[in-house]
Formats: sequence, structure tokens, C-alpha cells
Amino acid sequence: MTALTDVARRAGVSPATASRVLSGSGPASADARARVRSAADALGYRTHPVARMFARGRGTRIVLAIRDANRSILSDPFVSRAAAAVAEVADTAGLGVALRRLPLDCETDLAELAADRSVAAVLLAGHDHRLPARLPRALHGRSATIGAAGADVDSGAGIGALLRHLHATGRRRIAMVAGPRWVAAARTPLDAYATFVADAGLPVRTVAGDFTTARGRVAARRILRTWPDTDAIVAVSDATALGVLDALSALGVRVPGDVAVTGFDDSPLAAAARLTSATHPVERIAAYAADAALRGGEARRLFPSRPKLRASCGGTDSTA
Amino acid sequence: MTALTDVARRAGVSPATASRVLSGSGPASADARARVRSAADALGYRTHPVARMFARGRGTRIVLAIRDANRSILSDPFVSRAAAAVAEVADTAGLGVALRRLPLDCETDLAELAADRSVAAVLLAGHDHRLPARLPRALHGRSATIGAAGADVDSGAGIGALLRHLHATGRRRIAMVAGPRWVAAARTPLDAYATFVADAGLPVRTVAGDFTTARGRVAARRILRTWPDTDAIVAVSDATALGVLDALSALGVRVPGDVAVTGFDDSPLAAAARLTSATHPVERIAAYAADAALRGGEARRLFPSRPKLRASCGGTDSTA
DNA sequence: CTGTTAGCGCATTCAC
DNA sequence: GTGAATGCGCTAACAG
Repeated sequence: MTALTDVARRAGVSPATASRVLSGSGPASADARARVRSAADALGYRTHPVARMFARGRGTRIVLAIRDANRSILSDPFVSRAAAAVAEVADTAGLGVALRRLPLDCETDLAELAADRSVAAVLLAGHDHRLPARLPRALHGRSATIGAAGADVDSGAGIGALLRHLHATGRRRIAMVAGPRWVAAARTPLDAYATFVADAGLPVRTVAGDFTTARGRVAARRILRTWPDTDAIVAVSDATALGVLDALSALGVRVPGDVAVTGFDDSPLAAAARLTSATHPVERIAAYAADAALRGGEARRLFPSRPKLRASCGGTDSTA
Repeated sequence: MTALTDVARRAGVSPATASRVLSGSGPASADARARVRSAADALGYRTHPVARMFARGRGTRIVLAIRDANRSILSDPFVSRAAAAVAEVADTAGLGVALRRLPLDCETDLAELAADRSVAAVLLAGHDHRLPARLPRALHGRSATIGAAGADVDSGAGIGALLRHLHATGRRRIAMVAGPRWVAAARTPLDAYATFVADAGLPVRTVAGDFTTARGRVAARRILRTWPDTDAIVAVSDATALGVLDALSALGVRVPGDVAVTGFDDSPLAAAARLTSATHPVERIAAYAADAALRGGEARRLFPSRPKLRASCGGTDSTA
């Protein structure tokens, strides 16, 4: 195993200079640069990331810390997609990703993360407005938030775009199957809906949901029972929308003829069911947050939520 | 930051002893053990995983190396689920996961992985029977295979169980939408199907697919055109089965009345569409492989593929 | 711009 | 069973 010392010796410079050249940080003359470079690849030198991180006093892993009450994490596609995306980014930096679930009350867990010397950066997900108060100082320059006030989907705009499309195609009695009230991320779509129907002078028709298919079935039945003339149902999750479609089909209601249906997140479910949805760059969001956390910068940014029109609302789009 | 030295001093022992106690490897008297332990948590000592790995000369990350021609990895739920599962296992070991995609011809990539000093273990996925020949020696005690001859789903048994169920419920003209011929993992289901229909004296009806929904639609139409009396369609992926369902519905064929349909993998798609499928412990498989790779043992093991009966084949199961 | 000097925190030889 | 020494490979101060 050839080490930096070997490269330095062969290049006729000191280890420090070799380090500066190879790690790219620190001054070095063009001459030194060239000699170190050529010595390095003459020797087939491969840097030792662990030694480097150790010397720098930095950690080697990015922890994706998901706050959630249920065990739903394992099955939540959003989480696993994010984890995979971060794992791919991490690879290029010689790092790795660890996934940890935090209880709702996560003060001590955050403290532990802050004290863990192997942690290079922390990506927080599932947190609410109380996070800043809880975040240990030691995590300040090396953490980023996904969702909430960090890197997030502009779900308000996404829902708004879907609503505008429905309105433009003649729907006037639009119901929404919302998320649970206690989930912070569920408020934005609801607000967007409220604003839209108020502006357009449409009736308000909302039912609480929980992102599941089963709940979507129930919600659809309730909506049609309460407001039989409903001509569109907007669900804030694809799974819920699938449940809606299923219930409508069982009731003999035609989609999109009688009722248009939309989902949210553009999961494989949506494409398979020809469900209109809103597509979100989950991978890009996660990668962006990881990058920000590693850089030490703030990660406040909204990513576009784009409508993906499919058959469930008379859309013209193909499967894709 | 309190280090091992501090603990040793407070416990009145040498750093070496403290190390032996805390790392659990090496002899230590009960007395020393106790004193070190109490000193450690009196001081709130937290080990420094990076320093430890560095001293041991081991890496800090598990690389999930997926071999695949297309870019489908990012969107493949199987991969992201596996990544998330491994990331969760890694966390408990103070490690992290990196995700890397390898081209079909991956000799050099494997060599690079073997030379990377930050790599603790490698998890190979998407490889075929030529893998053993390609695997660098340096990777021998620290790698495991997912799929192929490693930790895999017993898909033959899974397909067999689905076929038996269909047969037991009266289906006698069962068609299969298979996977692409060039995908190694697609052969097992096909063989299981061939064996089953031969044994049961049923007609052979297979159509090649590619795991996509779009292809499922095409396949369903082709099947009904070629063999109009088909009474069951077995697809080797949920997405494909969804396409089948969709096409059948468009053709006015009733499910499960006229034709029963089954998928494979029990993805969220299946639950949402009330599709009978076979459920696989992807997370457990990935975790098992990770564990095996870290231990240095071989990881040859088949995990059960269990039928999940739902409405698409007259099943009684609830949504779940 | 460069070399010298010190570690980073821990695990591991070896004597004892 | 224990301790003293040594080194993992690299980076970060400093002085030049």
C-alpha cells in the first residue's frame, strides 16, 4: 500500500506539499503540482479517506435522521429514495449514509448525534418549527433540514397548479382529501386549496386523510355522500388517490368523466394507475440538502412541484 | 472531548487496558472491567469510531455496488429499499452506506473498490454467474452478493405458490408475462412456471416482458389475442401486473371473474390495486447480506416468497 | 511557496 | 492480566 510519504519522496517534496497538492487545499507551485501528480499516478497512489477524515477531525458519515412516530419509515418510499440519493452523493465524497429514526421527542437523540465523532453531517427530516430550538449548537454548521423550513417541495404551488388545471378543464366542485392535521407538511396543501377555492368562489369540501389507500376509499365515499355533485377529488398522496379511484370504481362513478382525480408525489403507483399527480425531485432535494450540510451552508430552498397529467383527470400525458 | 486516555487515567489503568475493555477484544480482569466501565460513563466517554477504524486499518463504509445497464437504479424501489435497510444496519455499526452503479463490464470498478481503503464491505447486486471470476481477492472476506448465488428471494417457490393457488381455485389456462431473457434473475420464475404447467398438464403460454407497466398492457392484449380462453395471468412484477389489469379492464374482461391476475414483489402498487402478489423481505435480505459481508462469512441463503392474496385473484386478504 | 514538527485517538504488538 | 511503546496516514500549525 503506497502512502502519501512514498509519493512525496518520489516527487522530491515534503509530505506536506504532497498533501496540499493532492487534497487541493493550500498553495503549491505549478512545478510541485506537476511532480506530485505524476509521482502519484506513477505509483498508483490512492488516498486513504479514513486517515484523512481522522486527521481533519471530521466524521465519515452523513446521518439521515428521520423523526416519526410510526415504523412507517421502512416502507415510506420517500425516505428510501432520499436515502439512496444521499448514498449516491456520499459515495463521491468518500462518505457513507446512515439512517436513524428519531422519536417525536428527540432532544436526547439530537444531542447524541452531535456528540458522535463519526458524524460528518446530519440531515433532519420530519421535523417541525420547534427544530431550531432543539438543534444542538454542535450541529449548526453541519446539518440541513429536508421539508419544513429547509429543502422542500413547493407543495403549495404544486397543489395550486393541479387545482388550476382542474378549474381550467371545467371542474367547479372540487373536494380535497387532506393529510392529518398534526403533520406539519400537510398544512401547505390545505392552505393552497383554501386560498384557491376562496379566490375562485368555489365551495370548500375537505376531508381529513392519512396518506393511506384505505383512507382514500373511505374519504371518497364520504365525499360523494356529503356532496354528491362533486366533480373532482384532489388527494395529497398517490396512495390515497388510488383508494379514491378504487372506491369510485366500486360506486360506478366514472373517472374522469364524472369525477377527476389527482394524487401527489408521482410515485410509481401514479404512473401505473394513469393517475394525474404532481412530480417532485426527491432525489435532487435530498442531494441538495446533503451538499448543503457538508458545505456548512443553510439549505432553504423550494423545489418545483410539477403537474403530471394523466388519464385520471383527462390528461393527455403518456405513461412516462 | 474526552478520549480513551482520560478514561484510563481516571480508572487507574493503562490506555491499553481501557481499550481492551471498551472495545471488548482482549483479556481484562473483572476488576479492571468494572473500573473502566464506570470511569467511562462517569466521564460520558464516547468512542471515536473513525479513529478506531483508522487504527484497525478498516474502512468506514459499506458500498452497495449495483450492476446495471440503464439508469433505472434511481427509480428502482428494490434498490432504494435495500439501500435504506443497509443504511439502518450500518448506523448501529458506526458505518455508512454508499451507493455506486457499475457498468455491465465492471472489472475495473471492482478493482477500484478493492483498492479503496475506506471501504469496509461491498454488497454486490445485479451480478451473474461470472461474478466469482471477476471478484478481486482483496474483496473476498468482505463482500456479499444480493440476488444470484447470494442472499436471494426464493422466487421459484414464490411463483410456484401463486401457481398452486391459481390451480387450486380452478384456473387451468395460465399465462405468464416473464422478464427479459437476458436478466439472470428472470429465469427462475420462468423455470418454475415451466415445471408447474408440465407437471399439471397445462398449456404453456408465455410472453416476454420487461417489468414495466406499459409492457404489461401490451402483453395482456397479446395473450388474449393468442389464447382467448386464458383464465389467469401471472406477471413477474407488480408494475407489469398493473398494466395487465389496466388492459383487461379496457377490454372489458372481468378480474378475477374471467381472468385472475397476480404480480410479484408486493410493492405498494399491489396493495393499492388489490393485486395478489408475492411478498419479499427485501429489507431483511439486504440487512442479512450487509451483516454477512461485515462478518466475513458467505451469504448464501434463500428468503421466502410468500403469496399475498388479494382481490385480483379472488383472494380473501385485506389491504394490509 | 515550502519543509519541519506535532499530533488526531485508538489498537496493537511485545515484554513483563 | 497488564503496561509501555509504536504506528495507522494524513493534515495543520508554524517557521522559514
